[in-house]
Amino acid sequence: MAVTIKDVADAAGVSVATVTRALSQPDKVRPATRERVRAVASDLGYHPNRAARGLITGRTGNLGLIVPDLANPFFPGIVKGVQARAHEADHAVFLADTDENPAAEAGLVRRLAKQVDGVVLCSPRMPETELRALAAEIPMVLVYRRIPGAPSVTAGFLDGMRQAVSHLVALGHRRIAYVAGPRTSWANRERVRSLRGVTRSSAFSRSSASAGIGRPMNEGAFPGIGRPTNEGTSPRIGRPTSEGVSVDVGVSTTGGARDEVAEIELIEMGSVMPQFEGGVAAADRILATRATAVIAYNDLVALGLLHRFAARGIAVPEDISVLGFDDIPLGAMVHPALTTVALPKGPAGRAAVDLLLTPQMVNQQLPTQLIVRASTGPAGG
Amino acid sequence: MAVTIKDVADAAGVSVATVTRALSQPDKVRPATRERVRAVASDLGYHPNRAARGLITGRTGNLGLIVPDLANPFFPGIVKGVQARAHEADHAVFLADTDENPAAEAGLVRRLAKQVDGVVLCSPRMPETELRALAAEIPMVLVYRRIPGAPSVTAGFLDGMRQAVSHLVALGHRRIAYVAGPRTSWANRERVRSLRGVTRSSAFSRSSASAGIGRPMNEGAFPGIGRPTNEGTSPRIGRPTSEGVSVDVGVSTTGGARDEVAEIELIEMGSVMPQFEGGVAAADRILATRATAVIAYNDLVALGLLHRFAARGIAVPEDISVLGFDDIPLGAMVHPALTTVALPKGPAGRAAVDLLLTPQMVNQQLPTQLIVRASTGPAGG
DNA sequence: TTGAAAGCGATACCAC
DNA sequence: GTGGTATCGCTTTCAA
Repeated sequence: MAVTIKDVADAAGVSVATVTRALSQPDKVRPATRERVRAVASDLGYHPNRAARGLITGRTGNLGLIVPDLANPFFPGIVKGVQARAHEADHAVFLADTDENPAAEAGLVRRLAKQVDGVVLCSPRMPETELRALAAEIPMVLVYRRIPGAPSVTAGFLDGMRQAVSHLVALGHRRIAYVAGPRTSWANRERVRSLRGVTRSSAFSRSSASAGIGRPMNEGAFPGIGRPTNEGTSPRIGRPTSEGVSVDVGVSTTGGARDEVAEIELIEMGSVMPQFEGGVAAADRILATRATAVIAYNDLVALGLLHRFAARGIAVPEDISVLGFDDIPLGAMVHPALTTVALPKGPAGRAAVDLLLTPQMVNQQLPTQLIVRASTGPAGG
Repeated sequence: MAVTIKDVADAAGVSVATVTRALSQPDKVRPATRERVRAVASDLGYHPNRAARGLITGRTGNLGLIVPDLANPFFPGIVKGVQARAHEADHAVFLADTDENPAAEAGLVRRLAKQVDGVVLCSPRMPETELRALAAEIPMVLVYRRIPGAPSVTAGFLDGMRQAVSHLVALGHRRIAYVAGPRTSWANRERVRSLRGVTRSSAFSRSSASAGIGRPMNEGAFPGIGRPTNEGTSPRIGRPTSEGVSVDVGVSTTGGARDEVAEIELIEMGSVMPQFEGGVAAADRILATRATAVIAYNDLVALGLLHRFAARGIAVPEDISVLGFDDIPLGAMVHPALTTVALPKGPAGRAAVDLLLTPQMVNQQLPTQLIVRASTGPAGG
């Protein structure tokens, strides 16, 4: 059997109370006894049972972390950040991978609830009402999602999108396609909103193309995609205003020409799964739009595009530029290397833990940074 | 405060003992009371506190999982397998990423010890003596490592290596380079041993080249690498025996010609870090050996090779064939797609959990499978 | 400065 | 069948 506090007490010839104090309130014990107890403790290899401690203190020293899919290279970065910060604060981490199944998440959180001091939740798809109910039951920090009533850590999507579009515009691109992620995903909604905001495009100037994984023939598979929603500007019928389709390249942090104003045509492709296969599936349709550049929902989708383009003999960036989101390690390993908007992963994880350890109702927004690599180049080769 | 068993007991008008029984030994309670208690429990949203339960039962319902680096795409697969099986068995999983720091592992295990029923340990580098000490303290299953005294789950490296070499030989390759992983890694030692066994090459017939990340000029950086060890056959000075350097292609499961016997020259490169950068660093030295095919310690290293070859204008597989180990998802996404020896990841994780839940001192060996993709082709273009 | 004892939430044993 | 209670390992009053 494992060594308990009583074993230490007996061996040191003191009471259990003294052992506790010697270990956690050193100044409330005579130096001599303290050292003796500590010696005996480390001698016996005593480690307090945190579960038993938690029972009485109410704090477990554990955190929960829920992610949708560890196989998506975006998440290990977050997990590592959470772990690193948690260990610094002497906390252990329960990890649960929900396999992209939002329905399982609430159950997992509740199962963990009694064993943790709080939960870091990466849940792009759980319905907001459910999320709110959960946040009321247990201390919780959201990562890459924001809802009223819960602290969260996100990134400056709007700024990131601005950097991305400015970069492409500076390279001469005017027809830009966007491959959307899951409609229900918060991150996708934010990206679409940012993109529309940045391009200031009206409903009229925006083309749309529908699509769906596994059923490319069904035009109605994703109703609502490509149609204006109440999130963006209201639709305008008629000619686009000059304001509606212009973007000031000078906003860019990439050093593009200042004060140039360009007309941009944003082509919104349908939703795909946020995975490699999603990109592969969307590639051919993008070519059909004759866009000169494409922004993908995330790097995995972008890699799928690159893969299919390579298979079809389409040169990147000569024939078409490709830009992703996330900055997963993989993006730097492929040829051509992927230009991407880097989202903080480790820092986001660390920040989330901090918010859990020092509860405060804030929505922390981390910076994004465009990383220019070989997959984007001048329009028209 | 959270709802406890006493709350349920009071609300149902029974004792806490009855509540426990109604929930965990249904047949020892009168159906009427059982249903009433259960109704009240779910009404109040009661979930037993597993920490308190563990205190008395001695079983926590939790598992520990320790991996060296989640950012290596090999490990998420294992983690997912462990999680899936653990959740099926109603267990939660503590995850710890040691950041490739073997020294931290023992501490992490001990910190978790009291809160888990056992630990799944992926530790290719921890010294065996330390590992053994740990295994004596807490139920533990090793993944992709084998030591006496602890149950483990590994894969048929020898068979995998045989498939790999047979494949290359069938394609006409006779000069094959191997890029080693960390010298202290169990998996690397096994791969080297398998490779030597398969090629049955003597010390004389084996060339060697030394190397090290960041100090390619230092010939002595990795003493021991490329030299025969007591793991392989003892060195022979003089002409290689025919037995020493031949391999029967017919052994292959890839359908190579039967009964052909070929002479193989194995060129052992030095150790590199088991990462993309390791492969990038080794690429140029491999070209200098004029090997027509190269087997990399793992897929990440292989991807580094591909990357550097592409940058130098070396065509794969026309100029050189590249073969990896692991089958990480990434390998299928690049151009050319990577031929690799697939190691089971999810199944290994599941098997490890099974071994923990049903303790048995076995060393389970899972099958490997060569996956042929575009990065290997006929020798000489 | 130290020890005795209550109590955290749940289970298991022993009466009834 | 059901209830009372000792117990798991630890922390925290409360006395001494």
